[in-house]
Amino acid sequence: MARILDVAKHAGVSVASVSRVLAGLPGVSEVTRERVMVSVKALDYHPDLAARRLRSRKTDTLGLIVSDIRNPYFTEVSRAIEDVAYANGLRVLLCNTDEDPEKENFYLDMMRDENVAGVILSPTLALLSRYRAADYAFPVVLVDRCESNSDADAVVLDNVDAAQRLVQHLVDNGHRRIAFFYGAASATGRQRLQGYQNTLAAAGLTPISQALKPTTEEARVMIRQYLERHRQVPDAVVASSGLILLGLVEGLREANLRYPDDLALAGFDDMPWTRVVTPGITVMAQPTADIGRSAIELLLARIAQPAQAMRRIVLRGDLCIRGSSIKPAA
Amino acid sequence: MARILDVAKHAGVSVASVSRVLAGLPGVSEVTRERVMVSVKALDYHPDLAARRLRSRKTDTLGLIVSDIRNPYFTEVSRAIEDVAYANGLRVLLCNTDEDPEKENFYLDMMRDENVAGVILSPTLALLSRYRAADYAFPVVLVDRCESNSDADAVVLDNVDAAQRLVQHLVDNGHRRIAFFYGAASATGRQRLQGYQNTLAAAGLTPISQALKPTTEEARVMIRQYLERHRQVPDAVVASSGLILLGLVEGLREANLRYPDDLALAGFDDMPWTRVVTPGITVMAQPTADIGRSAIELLLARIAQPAQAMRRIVLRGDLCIRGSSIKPAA
DNA sequence: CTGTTAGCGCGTTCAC
DNA sequence: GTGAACGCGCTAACAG
Repeated sequence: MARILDVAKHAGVSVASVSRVLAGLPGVSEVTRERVMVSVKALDYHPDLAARRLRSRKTDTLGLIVSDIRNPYFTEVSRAIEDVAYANGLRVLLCNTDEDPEKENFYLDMMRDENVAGVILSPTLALLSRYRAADYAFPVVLVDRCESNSDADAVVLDNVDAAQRLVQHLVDNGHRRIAFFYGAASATGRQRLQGYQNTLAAAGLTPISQALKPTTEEARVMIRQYLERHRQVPDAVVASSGLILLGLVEGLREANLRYPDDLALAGFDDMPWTRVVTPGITVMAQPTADIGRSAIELLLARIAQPAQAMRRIVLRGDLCIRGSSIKPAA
Repeated sequence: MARILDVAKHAGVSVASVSRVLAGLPGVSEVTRERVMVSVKALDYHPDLAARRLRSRKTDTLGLIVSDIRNPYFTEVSRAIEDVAYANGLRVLLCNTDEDPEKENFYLDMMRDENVAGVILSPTLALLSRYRAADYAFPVVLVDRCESNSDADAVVLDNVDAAQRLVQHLVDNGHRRIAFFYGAASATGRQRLQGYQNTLAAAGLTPISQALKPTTEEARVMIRQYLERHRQVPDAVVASSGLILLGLVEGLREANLRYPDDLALAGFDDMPWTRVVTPGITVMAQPTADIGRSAIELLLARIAQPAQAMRRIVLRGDLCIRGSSIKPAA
């Protein structure tokens, strides 16, 4: 591999001049700039990033720490982040925590060791409860999860509002006994529970909520258990996430219950399959591309302006009404 | 930040001893090892990776270049790769190419600049046709796509066999006019087309194949166009990928055609929704976790043994028969 | 078993 | 406008 010294010799200038040209700094005559560029091409010179990073103490690398990249929500958010990173010549380090605080901690340590420019993180509940931006050597933008009072840069859905509108839609369609299956391990699940409770209280209805591990399999099992233990089937069931929603659909199917005939169904996240099942499923869609793009833009802004005040970007969900929530005329 | 010299001073030893202890090298007395460890804790010392990489000329970083992380296939493969990387203390750099050779080239260049230990790549067709492992400064393992004659480390499905078994299943169930919608932009799509053609030829049937851009939207549009242009609806339609399959389902639904009553349906990739629609959709499932795990293990083996012969790991698909492919009794 | 020291390749003063 | 020289923090070769 050609080094900067090789280029300098080839061009008949000093390494300092080469460095200046490469960095686009002023104070170099047009002639030498030209000669350097020619030599760079000729030798197929590529700066050594390790050396450059050691010297400059910067990395052009971002960390992306999500709980599970298989969750379509994070998949789409990641995609948007990667797009913007590409456009800015940044690298993205991908990490999965599995909602495991230990793994999360490991990766956060790794980010410090890597000396990343910044991190986009969907924190576990354990971390979020004691999260302080000042604890990290790098800027952090929280995604998907954030306490409403926390001092952090974050991009989140307006979860309370979104849940309220989704549940209100069910109330408006005449459903009274509305059950809520939510992921208890995240701030998001709890905020959506709050919205659900608000709406039910306002309507004078009794809440029926079921906390669970936010996985498809868990939701499938829990809905079946619920149906076995209670003689009266609810009018409607709402899932606090797309993964849980999928589990509910599987469980209801196994229990030979049909929607919307036997009970109505609704949930979060506009996953592709919610459109192709018959009838389609009513969901609160999250603007995942916007969330991802906003997150990395917020991070880049923070990197450029380390001192500016913390910002929370709250996005509005989009209610997609389909057949699953409309009570049959009968 | 504490440097290695600080630790050395604190422990009353030389930097060399500290370096040896940190690297776990032999030739250090138990006493000094102990003292060093204590000082490392006391100073909260973390080695500077940039310096270490500059000196050692290694990075402990892998590149993962896929065409689109939103495709559940790549999502699951990525997840498996990330898991193994975590277990081995490796970092993963994530990149999306969008099937764009220019982006692919950009990222491959980036990998060289990053001096990664190795790369896992799902190549564009443009690259695959001229791919030579020797062209890269780092080991590469191809995933999902590989010509059968190419000199490369690779992990792929046995596409020809998988397509044959899937199509044979349709033939066995009495379908005669079987259409095949496939992604023409990838080697994978073409290999599956080959399997489809083999089976139809063996059964004495006439192939009806439709090449398309391998996206859901494109598939939705193409199936509708096809149905408008041809008076006779096929007995069955097969998709060469999960994304295309989803588009077909959407298109058929818009055209008010029902499966399996009006025509049978089958495809690749066991996506979650293929189980929850009614009836379920018959698919050739790919062992995505195995594919990802095999890919990174193959890469690590190659890194450890740069000279060993190229290996292609060919995995077998798993035929999941569901209601969509069974001709109704009527 | 331990310490001294020479670079790894680059960016950046500071003289000229 | 240009170049010589130092040092970022670490590893490894060598001397003891």
